[in-house]
Amino acid sequence: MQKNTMTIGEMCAAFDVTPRTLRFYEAKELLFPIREGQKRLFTDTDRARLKLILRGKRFGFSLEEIRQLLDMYSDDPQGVTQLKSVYLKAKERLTAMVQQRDELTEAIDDLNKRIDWGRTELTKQGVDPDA
Amino acid sequence: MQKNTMTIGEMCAAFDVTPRTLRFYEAKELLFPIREGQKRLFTDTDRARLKLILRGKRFGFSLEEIRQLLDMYSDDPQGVTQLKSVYLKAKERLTAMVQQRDELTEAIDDLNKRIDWGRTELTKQGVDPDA
DNA sequence: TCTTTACTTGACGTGAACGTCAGCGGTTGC
DNA sequence: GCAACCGCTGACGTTCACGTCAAGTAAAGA
Repeated sequence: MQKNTMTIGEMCAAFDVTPRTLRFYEAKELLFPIREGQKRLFTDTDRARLKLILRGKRFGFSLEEIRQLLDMYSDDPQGVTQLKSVYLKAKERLTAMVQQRDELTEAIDDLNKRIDWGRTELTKQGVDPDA
Repeated sequence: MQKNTMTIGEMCAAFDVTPRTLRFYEAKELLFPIREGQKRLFTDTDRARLKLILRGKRFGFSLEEIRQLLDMYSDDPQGVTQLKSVYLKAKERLTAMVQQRDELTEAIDDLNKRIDWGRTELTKQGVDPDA
């Protein structure tokens, strides 16, 4: 269960990113591909992390914030003290994310109202909203 | 009902942003403060827009995306054709936002699992997770 | 009147997140 | 044997979203 690695090209195809991006993430210590000679080989751990990275980006997190989040997902936190601090940070993050979701829900409701308004307005003007 | 304006300084205090930011948003046509001589006066419309701008930023939208979103919230869309295109774009945005919320929910669930794991792990090691 | 305070317009600087390009090294197919 | 790829390492360029600094204006207070 050590074998399932991918080249940088395969990674790019799979996740729709550029090589530059993956090398950049490695430089920022978000990914840790192993080396076969010079070449990078990305493990399934890297793939799991990349998935989380891309997800985090869609939520507006910076790469540095994402890096800290990834630490929470890593197993074997060095010692109990480390684990506890990660645990506490995770709880903070969680409440932030829940709040963000609530705000998003609010924004969705707002936009829905605007859409309803637009639809009735269009119908009033004798236009079919969904052509 | 034309009077409720604020200076740039008051705006900064109210929304916790810098003057530079507000001028930048004006340059990018996100805000349209009126002028009294040289000075900017921000209307309640500007305040409503700024609120949406800051909210959009928290969701990871670019200023350009936010500008388009703001157009949807503006009344008096120039003509029916304009209104309809705005209406359609709004519907697209809406589905995107709903999907984003779903992803966020998924991420929240994930993180929750990690937190549970951390708590049991800590308790196992004889540490009180919530000190 | 002088100073302080708030605001203005440029113009340049900055950090994040990459893009792009030059130059080099393996290996794979013909 | 060599061209076509794939990948590598710098190093510099670019866009976004502002920060920072200089120089000027306009009103308000001592």
